[in-house]
Amino acid sequence: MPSDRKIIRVTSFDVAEAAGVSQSTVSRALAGDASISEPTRLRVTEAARRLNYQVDENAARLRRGRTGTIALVMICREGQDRKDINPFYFSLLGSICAAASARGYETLVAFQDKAENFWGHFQERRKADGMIVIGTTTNTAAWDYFRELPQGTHWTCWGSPDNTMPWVRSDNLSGATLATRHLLVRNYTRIVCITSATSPQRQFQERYEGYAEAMRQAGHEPRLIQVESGLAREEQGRRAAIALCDSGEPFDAIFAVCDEMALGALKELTARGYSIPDQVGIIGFDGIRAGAWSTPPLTSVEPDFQMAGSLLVEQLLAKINGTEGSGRRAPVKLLVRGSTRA
Amino acid sequence: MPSDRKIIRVTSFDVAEAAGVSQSTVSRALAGDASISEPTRLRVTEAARRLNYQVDENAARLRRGRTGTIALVMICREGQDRKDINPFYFSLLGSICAAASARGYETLVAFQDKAENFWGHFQERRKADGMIVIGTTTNTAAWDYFRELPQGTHWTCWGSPDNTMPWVRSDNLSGATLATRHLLVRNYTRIVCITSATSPQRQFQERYEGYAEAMRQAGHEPRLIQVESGLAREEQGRRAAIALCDSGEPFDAIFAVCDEMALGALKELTARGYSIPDQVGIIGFDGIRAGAWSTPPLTSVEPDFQMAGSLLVEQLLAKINGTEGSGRRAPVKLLVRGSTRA
DNA sequence: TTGTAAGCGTTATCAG
DNA sequence: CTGATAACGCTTACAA
Repeated sequence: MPSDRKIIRVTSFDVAEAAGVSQSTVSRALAGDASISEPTRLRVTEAARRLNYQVDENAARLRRGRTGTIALVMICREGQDRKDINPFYFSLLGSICAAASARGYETLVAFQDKAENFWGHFQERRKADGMIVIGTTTNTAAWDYFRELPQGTHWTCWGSPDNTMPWVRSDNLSGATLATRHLLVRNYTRIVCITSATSPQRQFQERYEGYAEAMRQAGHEPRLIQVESGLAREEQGRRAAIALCDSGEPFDAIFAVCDEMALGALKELTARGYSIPDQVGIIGFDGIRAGAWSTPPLTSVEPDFQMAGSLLVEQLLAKINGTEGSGRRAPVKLLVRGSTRA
Repeated sequence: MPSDRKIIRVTSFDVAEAAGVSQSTVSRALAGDASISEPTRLRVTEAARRLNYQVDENAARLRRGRTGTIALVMICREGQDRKDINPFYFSLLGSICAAASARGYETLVAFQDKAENFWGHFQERRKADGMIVIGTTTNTAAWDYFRELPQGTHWTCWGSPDNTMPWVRSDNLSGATLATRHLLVRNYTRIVCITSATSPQRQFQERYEGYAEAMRQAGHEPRLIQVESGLAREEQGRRAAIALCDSGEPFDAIFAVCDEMALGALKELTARGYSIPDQVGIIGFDGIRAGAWSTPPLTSVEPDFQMAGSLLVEQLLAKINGTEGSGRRAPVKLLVRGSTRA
């Protein structure tokens, strides 16, 4: 049953009249200005409550010049169905909204996938005070677009194809080291890394480097299978597994630089009769929820999503306020499930 | 390399000066007003382009009284990690943003999980022209909150615990019928439905009814396993499977009213050595992407997400404009994967 | 077809 | 501590 209150426009002038004060006093009282005496504030808040007054944000923003809003741009593959977006980015979206909200900001969300959609002028239009860009790095046209935004644009992004733009990332080095050592300790020694070395994804490179370093330290030669570009991540993983089997070279574990590749590989190997985790161990990266549903469930390296969201928002707000950002690396932890030996 | 353009505030007044016309002519020319002559329009647009002019949305909105924004509220379980939100809702979120964008609207996204967060006064604050509410029906406090919003609030929601609020839903009856007949045709006869009959989820009830009706039509008695409340969906599914096995009564197929329950049941049955789909067939509802990763991958009933998003946005805009909404049921289709016999 | 001028509902400055 | 009053940058009658 909807309440019997109705929506009627009430201005600060109405409240002023009701409380017997001036309109500017209402504004100050409601904004928590320290110069207002307690009795007046009480009268004002009471009147505001009674009249069901709410500030008109547009008027407030017009006057203030700030919006209290951040824009969140999700870059998709061109023409991609929204349900096929890597769930990792949805988790990130959720954490960003939460982090923004905790700091008193709203989040304007825009999905962009092709040139007609690319748009980053939220500040000029006074729709937002800054912008966070997340989503697939495979849409290079999109990243090229955002790279070229005018100076003074407050923004940051997750991942980032290169170091010319502001970024926040997972602690990929620690994560890859963690993953590789996890395998080594469990007596997997012929560990192959499935990655996209040609992709403009800096994070993947970092993960490979972490793996390679950990391998060398343990006296093993790193080995790499490159995925084909232009395909969905899971298909890339599946084909990499095929290539690996076809190569004839022995292997007993796979470190895939993202969960979707890992799941694709897992599926292929299972289909070929490999027993996971006994015969082959598999570990992914990103800790997506879907990893819990595979057989066996996927062991992975999971970033602290809440921290990731916070770091992005913190860094953006720092840019907006001209201060120093806090950190750029989201901590990671091992998420041990069933695709590696106990 | 960021462009050498900088962000500097340019007003319509500046453009007017540059184009040698009045400020109101600029506004009209840029808004596409028919009364402006082609030569003037050209001069104006050219000047605007050169000066990199962008309308201040706050000023425009203040004047117009409309925002061109819709609010999207995602209801979560209290304290729930954002990454544990049912991926179904994220897909829906994506489609809603797309549908809104296609109609010239922006989307303001808010995640709400507990009383301190509940907030639906986007219209009064002039932050949005209306609101779409999606997310878990298990958070009854949240739905109670939204049910009580003042009259004149433009809003609609997905699912909806009851019929007192405006809603858009899947075509649950067709979906359940489709699912049940799919099983029957494949010679599964002892089909059990796993559902939450006590939950305030109307959609689940409709799905059960569709199943029961299809069973009766085929001369079979419908059979129902109720899940325990208060748990995550997958755990509910798992426990329902346990209860089913413990009951001792024979069964050869399961129709779960949502994919996450289906996946939980699938996991449990596999662990107990049942062979899926030969011995037991399983079918879910919602077509979540994670269903592709289970072994075997989950057969499901998938709603047309794009349509779902469009219907929600259409209906909301209809309310805003005081016209009639188009439809309330998102069409569904069978998504045949591997958890039912070929 | 274009210009003039009146708001939209705030916040912030400046007196008192 | 509070009240006038001037912006904020646009859209839209109303006039010309």
